[in-house]
Amino acid sequence: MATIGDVAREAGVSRSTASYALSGKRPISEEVRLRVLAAAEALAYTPNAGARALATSQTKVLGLLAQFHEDEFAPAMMQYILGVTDTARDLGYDTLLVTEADGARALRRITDSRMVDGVVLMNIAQEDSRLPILRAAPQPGALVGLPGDCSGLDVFDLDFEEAGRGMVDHLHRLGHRELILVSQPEHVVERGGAYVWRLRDAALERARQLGVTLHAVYGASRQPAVGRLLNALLDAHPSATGLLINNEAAAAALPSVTYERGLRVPEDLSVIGRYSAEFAATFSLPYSFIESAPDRLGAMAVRQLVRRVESAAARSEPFVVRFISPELVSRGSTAPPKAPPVR
Amino acid sequence: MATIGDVAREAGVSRSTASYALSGKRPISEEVRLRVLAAAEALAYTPNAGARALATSQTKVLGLLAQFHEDEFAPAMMQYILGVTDTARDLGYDTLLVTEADGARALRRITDSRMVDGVVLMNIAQEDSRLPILRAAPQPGALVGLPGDCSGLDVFDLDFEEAGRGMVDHLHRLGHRELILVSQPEHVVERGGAYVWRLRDAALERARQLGVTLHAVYGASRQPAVGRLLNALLDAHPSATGLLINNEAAAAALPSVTYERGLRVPEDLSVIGRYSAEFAATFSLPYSFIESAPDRLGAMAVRQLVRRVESAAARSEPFVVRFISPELVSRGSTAPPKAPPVR
DNA sequence: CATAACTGTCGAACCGGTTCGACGATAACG
DNA sequence: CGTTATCGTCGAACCGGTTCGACAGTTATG
Repeated sequence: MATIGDVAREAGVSRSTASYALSGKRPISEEVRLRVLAAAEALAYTPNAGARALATSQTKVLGLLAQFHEDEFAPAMMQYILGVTDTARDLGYDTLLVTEADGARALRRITDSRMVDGVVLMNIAQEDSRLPILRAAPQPGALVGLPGDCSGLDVFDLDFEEAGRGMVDHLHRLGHRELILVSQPEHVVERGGAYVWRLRDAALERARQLGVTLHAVYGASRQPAVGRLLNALLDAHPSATGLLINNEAAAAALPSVTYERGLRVPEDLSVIGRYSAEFAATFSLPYSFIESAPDRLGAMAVRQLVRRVESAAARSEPFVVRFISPELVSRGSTAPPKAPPVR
Repeated sequence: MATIGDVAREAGVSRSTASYALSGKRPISEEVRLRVLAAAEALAYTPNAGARALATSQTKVLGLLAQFHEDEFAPAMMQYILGVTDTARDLGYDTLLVTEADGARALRRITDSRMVDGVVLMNIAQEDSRLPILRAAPQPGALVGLPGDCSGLDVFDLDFEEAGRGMVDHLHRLGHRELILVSQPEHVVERGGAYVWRLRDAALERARQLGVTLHAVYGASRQPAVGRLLNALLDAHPSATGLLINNEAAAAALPSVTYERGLRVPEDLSVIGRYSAEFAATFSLPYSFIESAPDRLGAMAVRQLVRRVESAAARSEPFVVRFISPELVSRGSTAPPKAPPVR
């Protein structure tokens, strides 16, 4: 494999001249520049990444820490990952994907060893053991997901509070007065998945303000448990006219449940979900939903991260916490309730 | 950040001694060894990955090239990726995930620059433009998927021929004499997805041998097209008693189709799929299926790759093409056909 | 016309590890 | 007791880039 020394020799110049000719960081005569370029081309020269990293302290690699929990919906993760890898590549970076269970140790490994120029963290927990390590690391970091303490980091997330309020508002405007909210399973919450209660608490608060009854429950993550749960809920609250779903598995299971019960959507039951457009397409879900835009979030995180990586000025800017406003994608699964709410 | 020079100074020894004390590659007195270890601990020393890579020509990183096509089923990919990243980590390697559309260029970039010690390729096409590059690369490579030309590479895949034969045999034994096979969409084939016709041609051949009628058709990749297609097929072949599905989207769509048509499985229709257990669980599919074991394939590829990376002897061993034998996971979705086949 | 500024190139140092050869001290050997 | 291994350590070189300072030659400036 050719080194820059080989290129220099082939072009009849010194190593430093070859380097400058290739990088353009100093003026080099047109004639020499072309000779060096030709030599590099002829020898199929590619700089050695390790050597360059050593000399420049830049690896052009970003770390991506993702965690996979058995009980969470793995396919959804793919969208986030693609948002990150594709955007990173556009900006000239490769992506080191780390899925180790012990995220804190993995983070320490890749930052201390200088394998990466920056890190994106996903599956953020309320109290996330990786955050102190990331704050202390020499590389900048960005989070996809909102932790309890955002200090010292750039944070990107869907505005789950607004999503919760939006769902309730929407159905209230149509005349609904009794709703059910199915959240993620309880262990997601126990693990620190704050987005679950952020949406739920905001929805409950808004419902209270509007005088709407809202039954908020934890869901399950798998069939057949989640199907049974949905049936039990509809049995338990026969007068509820609207269903809010912040749980992928429940959304995927709902069509068969309504079908079996002979419920028509939206005539008998209005439904709003919260998931990604990709997810909706994959499962061909017929419900209006609040788009969680995983690819956009991943892309935003990477762009901000790269800004900080590449500019000392950007590195000293104040940290941002940026929420994507929820957008309701209408699929016609909501309508005024059949029986006017006289209660 | 502490370097090995800092550790050496702190321990009062030379840099080389510190290096030997940490690596154990030369005998070092117990006393000095402990001093060095203590110094390293105190300074939170972690070797610089770039410097180590430069000195040893080993990065302890594997490349993983995956391609995402709009019309393929993205969630399934996640399983392969996890199989690779988890196994790599167990063996001491991190994973560089590359999802670039131009896979050949990406492959050249990461191999020429020596960012990785080896490469795993996924989504292998019959004529795959990445293969010549991988063969010429200085790093070893492993494929998950069978290309037209396997020379010079280790290849791992499900035995799709055997899977096709197994499906036909199974239903033939139960007494079925007319079957339908739904494959992936035609453009997957056009793109070089050989596994589609490997399964189909083997199934057709076996059906011919057994005197079974087999209607083999391309499927669609999305709803509602795939649902319409299933309905059209069942309309067109009312006497068919068994359905073989080599198409994730079709498998996911089938329950609602049978439900709407009032078909009972297996009483009115026997069904066998080909997908992963994880997929079956996610969509809670009630069908017997041939397990495609993506995580196992990813793990096998990585293990072989690492063997070649780490041992010169292994590097000169002959290349392997290894097929996982299909395993039928029974979910009770097949039974003898209702009307005995008198035709 | 002397001086300053600029242009284009080179040599040397550096990034942070690993590894080879040498060397003094100690132990084993005949 | 002299010779040879062995042990433990050090200095130096190397991996393959980048970058700083110097310098010769040319052009602009006062």
